[in-house]
Amino acid sequence: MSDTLEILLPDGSSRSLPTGATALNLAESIGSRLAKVALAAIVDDVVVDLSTRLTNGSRVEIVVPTSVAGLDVLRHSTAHVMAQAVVRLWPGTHFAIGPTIDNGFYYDFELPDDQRFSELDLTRIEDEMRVIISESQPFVRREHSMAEGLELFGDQPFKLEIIRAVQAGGTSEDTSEAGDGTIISTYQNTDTFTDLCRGPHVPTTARLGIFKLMRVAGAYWRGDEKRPQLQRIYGTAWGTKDALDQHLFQLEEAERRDHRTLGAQLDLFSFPPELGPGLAVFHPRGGVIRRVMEDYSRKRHVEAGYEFVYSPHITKGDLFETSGHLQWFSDGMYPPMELDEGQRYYLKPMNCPFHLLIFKSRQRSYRELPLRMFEFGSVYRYEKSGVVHGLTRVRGMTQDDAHILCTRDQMQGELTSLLSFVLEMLREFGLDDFYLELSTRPPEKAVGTDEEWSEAESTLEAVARAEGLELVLDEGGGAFYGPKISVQARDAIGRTHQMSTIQLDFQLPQRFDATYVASDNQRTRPIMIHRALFGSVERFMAILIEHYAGALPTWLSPEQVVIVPVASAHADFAYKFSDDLRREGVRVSVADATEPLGARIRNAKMQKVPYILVVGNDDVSNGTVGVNARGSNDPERDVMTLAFTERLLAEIASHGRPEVV
RNA sequence: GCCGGUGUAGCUCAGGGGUAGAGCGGUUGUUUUGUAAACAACUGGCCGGGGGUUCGAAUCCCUCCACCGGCUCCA
Repeated sequence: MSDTLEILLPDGSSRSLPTGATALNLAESIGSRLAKVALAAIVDDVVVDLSTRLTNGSRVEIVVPTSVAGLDVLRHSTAHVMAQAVVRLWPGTHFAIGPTIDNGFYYDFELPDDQRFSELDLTRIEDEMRVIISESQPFVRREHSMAEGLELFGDQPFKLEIIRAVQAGGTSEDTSEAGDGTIISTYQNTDTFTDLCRGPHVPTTARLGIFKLMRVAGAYWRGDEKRPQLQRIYGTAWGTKDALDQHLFQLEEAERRDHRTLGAQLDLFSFPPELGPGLAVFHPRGGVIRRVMEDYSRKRHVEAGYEFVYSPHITKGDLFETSGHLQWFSDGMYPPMELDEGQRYYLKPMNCPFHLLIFKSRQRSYRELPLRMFEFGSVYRYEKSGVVHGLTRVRGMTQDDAHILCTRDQMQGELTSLLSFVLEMLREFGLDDFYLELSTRPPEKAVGTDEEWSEAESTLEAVARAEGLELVLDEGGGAFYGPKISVQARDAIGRTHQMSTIQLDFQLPQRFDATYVASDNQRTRPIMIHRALFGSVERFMAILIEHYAGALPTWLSPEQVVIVPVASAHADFAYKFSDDLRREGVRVSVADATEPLGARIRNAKMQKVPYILVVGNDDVSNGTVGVNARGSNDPERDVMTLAFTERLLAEIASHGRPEVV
């Protein structure tokens, strides 16, 4: 055996090290500063501890805190430090799992004697973590047999369960906690604290410290609501102080955009306690936004060949027996009211069965297909009490729901044009950063044959691929009657929202025995496509409000122009121009001179009105306005009224926003 | 539904066993203003609901409700 190793570095160079050298030795040989910040190493594409001995010819990259791999390692190690801190503060704690998540980590605990964490405990735990970090504890990796592992964690029931699960084959979640199935690995920090973990970890706790514990929450063991509920602590951790601050700033930014806050500030909607959770009323200003959204949607759907249908909010239960909804989702439906000698009536949670009945109301010919039925259908779902959330998760909502019945031959073409229709509409609302998700057959909860499912799935996949957007697989995420494509949109601050869904359904037409007469004179089963573009109108509005931070594009703004006369003497001119604008369909008001100019401008700015027009002596004499556009601190003077009107109408027509000069 | 937190005026919040407060808002009057807060007076509350402890409860205890953050769920 030679006494040197050749190691390939990411920049293409190579470096010789003595046999037996570790990744840390490599980092040291490259530079002492690198060695000081090094967290782990990537050896032939696998992230490993710095203590790993290198082998000749390996490609090695030293992992630093600012890289994706580095963040993952330091978050994971920080989670272990948190576990140790909790165990120190609450001896006898059972600790469960502590993975990394986007932007941070969590760890699940069961405190002794049914104790609970409070928010105040977070500071105590943080302080204890900082002590552990200042102790520069090493992370010492060891490997054990299964039997040793069971022995080592004899007093940790959750760890024992994980080890036994790994022994039995295990899920990827288990193996990431423990090891690969024949051996398990542990990391020891001190004589009294060892955790089961696959690793890798930072070499010493001294590498950590840029973190913050965020919140405490309940979480079911293994995500199963029938199993014990543990106490979960969430934290965030970063490679630099700046990155942490940036992340905290992002959270504040998200809070600033919260549609619930903006909805109250801008007087758009509210949730009167008298109505019950998850039931919203739209105020006049919110009503404008909603009406404009719906009107635009109607116009586009008419152009795209949809026909408009209507259905009642309540129906006998038979309908949902036939559709299968009662079987799968009765928990999520409002309980029935019994009428007419035991007849059970339900509020509708879905529109599709109604549309099928419309299809079935008479014999259908292939010449009528594809038949596209659209409805703004209000549905009611009894969401569990803990899940309602602003307009995004409500108990009463309106779907922009459509069902397309078509032949098997038409299916692919129909889906293709549908997908581009959907994306084009979303772009008109200012969302333009998309990816697609394909949700496939749910394992336990599906009707239909394997052939039907695989045909549906492969058709959807082909359509999604043809669109050329990024496609992500969501295994088992489909509905019980068919797979779906969902359009995911990234908003202005990088969050993703599930927007439109397109579902392919061979089942409901069968369950309802829907048929059409084909060109060969045979009764034939149609294919059904379910699709919602906004999803729910309420939720879509919420997403738009957050995307634009309340400053909606001019065409959607509840109030588009406020005219502010400098003094009462200019009121006539202001009202005259507001009449002109209103005749052009502009939503405009005049702020009379009862308050100082600055106050009236401030009020309009706080309402995020796109244009504030100030009119004074010069304007009255010259037929001009002073234009204060939203987002600008530098108003334009002496703009001719006609020029402003043209510019405004063009902006509204193009779905634009005020151009800040 | 489960875990934790929070409920005081329309809004944002202070007060923590002894007569319920501020700012903003609203109303009225005065002010007539060139680009983000004029001045004054007035108005505002079963301190989330119910029960209990106490001579006395916004304050302490129990319970219900609502909201907030998560978990589970999401046709």
